[in-house]
Amino acid sequence: MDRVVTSQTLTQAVAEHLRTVIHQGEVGPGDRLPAERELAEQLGVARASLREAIKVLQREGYVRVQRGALGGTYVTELIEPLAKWRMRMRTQAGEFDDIIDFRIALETDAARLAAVRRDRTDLAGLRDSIASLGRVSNGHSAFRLSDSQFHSRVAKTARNLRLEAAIESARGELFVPHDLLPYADPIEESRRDHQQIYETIRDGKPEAAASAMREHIERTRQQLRDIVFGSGSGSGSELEQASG
Amino acid sequence: MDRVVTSQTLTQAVAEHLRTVIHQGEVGPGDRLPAERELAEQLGVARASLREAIKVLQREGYVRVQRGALGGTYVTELIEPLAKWRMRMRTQAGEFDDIIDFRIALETDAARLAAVRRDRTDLAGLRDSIASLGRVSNGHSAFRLSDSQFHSRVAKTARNLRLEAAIESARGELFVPHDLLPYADPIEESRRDHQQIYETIRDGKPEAAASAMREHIERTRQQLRDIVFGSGSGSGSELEQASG
DNA sequence: GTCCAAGGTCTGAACCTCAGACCATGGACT
DNA sequence: AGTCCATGGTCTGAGGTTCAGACCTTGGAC
Repeated sequence: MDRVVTSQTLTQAVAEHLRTVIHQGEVGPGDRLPAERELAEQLGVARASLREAIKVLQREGYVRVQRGALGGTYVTELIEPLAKWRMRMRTQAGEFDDIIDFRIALETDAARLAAVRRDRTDLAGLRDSIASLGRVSNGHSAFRLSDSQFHSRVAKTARNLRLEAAIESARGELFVPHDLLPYADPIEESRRDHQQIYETIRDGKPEAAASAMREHIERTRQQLRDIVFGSGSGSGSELEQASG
Repeated sequence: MDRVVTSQTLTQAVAEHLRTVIHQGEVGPGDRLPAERELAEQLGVARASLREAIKVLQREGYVRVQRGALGGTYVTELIEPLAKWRMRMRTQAGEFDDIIDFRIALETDAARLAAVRRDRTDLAGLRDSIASLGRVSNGHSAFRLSDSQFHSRVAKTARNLRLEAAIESARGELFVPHDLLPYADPIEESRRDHQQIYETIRDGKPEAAASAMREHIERTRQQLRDIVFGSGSGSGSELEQASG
């Protein structure tokens, strides 16, 4: 009988959804979102509401809108949003570890459940995600997409809707273009981790799967920590400039 | 780029909040909620919005509203809501285990973190909750309140806002008046479990704390399963009648 | 120069949310 | 019996949100 209750406008919900889609790499810099009329229908909202959400993302520097024949809503290079995200992680004490620890709680248990509940189809899907991660030779957003897909599939294999939704949401709060990863070969490292998680799930070893997932996310924590708190930006000085 | 986005009206959010408050036993049958004007201010919403939410709860059988000198919003005996909840758990396949498994994921990890991050104040709070659980001799909603409080405190001790919020929300989805617990002495059993969890946290043993919490929730799963799926209702036939 | 898909703008209706005024009820107190 | 008054019940006007749908404008492709 003490807390304050709030709600969210549709516009805010849509903006958040699109932000998550971008953070998770389902669409990346240069990509064009579906036309407004079409996207509005896909999301099940009125065009007006979607447009409001797009204006929000525009102000935040996530997208750029163009009229005319090649018109559409294009994802930017994300320099400004990344700078702001990094600033927020650096400033708000504990925010960064809060998110990572939350992910560990959710995803280790998802891996544990997945090792018990997986079927042939799940395993095939996981193999697919690992394979497509291996195929990504260019340092583009395809890496984040593959990475994201693997984690989503583990979540789905756990057969728990709440867990799946929470994992999706927590992953959407993180946001790091692969280009900034400081390691020599984070893709290969990630691929090895995923392979190991896959094997423990395939072999039906819940505790091993949980451990593997925990170690994987801890490694991610280290990589992200370097990006967020490290002095070097890893990709030049653009980070500090945040052109609008 | 495929899912559907929705939002929630303030009224729905407030109704959900109040439902959670009742489910967790913070207020129980016979209790009176604060006056509308006061509660609206506490929650930070207009009286009109709160009133709408109250109407929803009234229709669902959670509360009964009275005018006049002893007027106010009173929590009912919850017979109808309990019957509906039980029906939902029985009908929607997996819903029940979905919630419990989700709680396990969240709370075992909360216990694990708590064992590392606890300080003197946390430990005192946990001892308090256990003690007040022991003092509850009557079979009233005070049991659920004490129980709820212990779990909340473990969550707080984990020092993770997202984890805490998720645990709160998951616990709010469960809902069982203590009167229906089929065991001879569920309070004593719960007290022992809590005591053990407390000791592992106090001793700084993360893995032991996680195990203890997992076992505790698994025991809860069994008790609730009996109530939800058992043929006997444990407290007479009222369950099946759900007077509106 | 025409075409036309895509963004930009506008309208009217329905609903949500708010602050605040005012009405109706019914035990408690005198 | 009569008054008091906290509490729920009702109403209003303003402002914001959301919707469907019509219509305008832009600018490469052809």
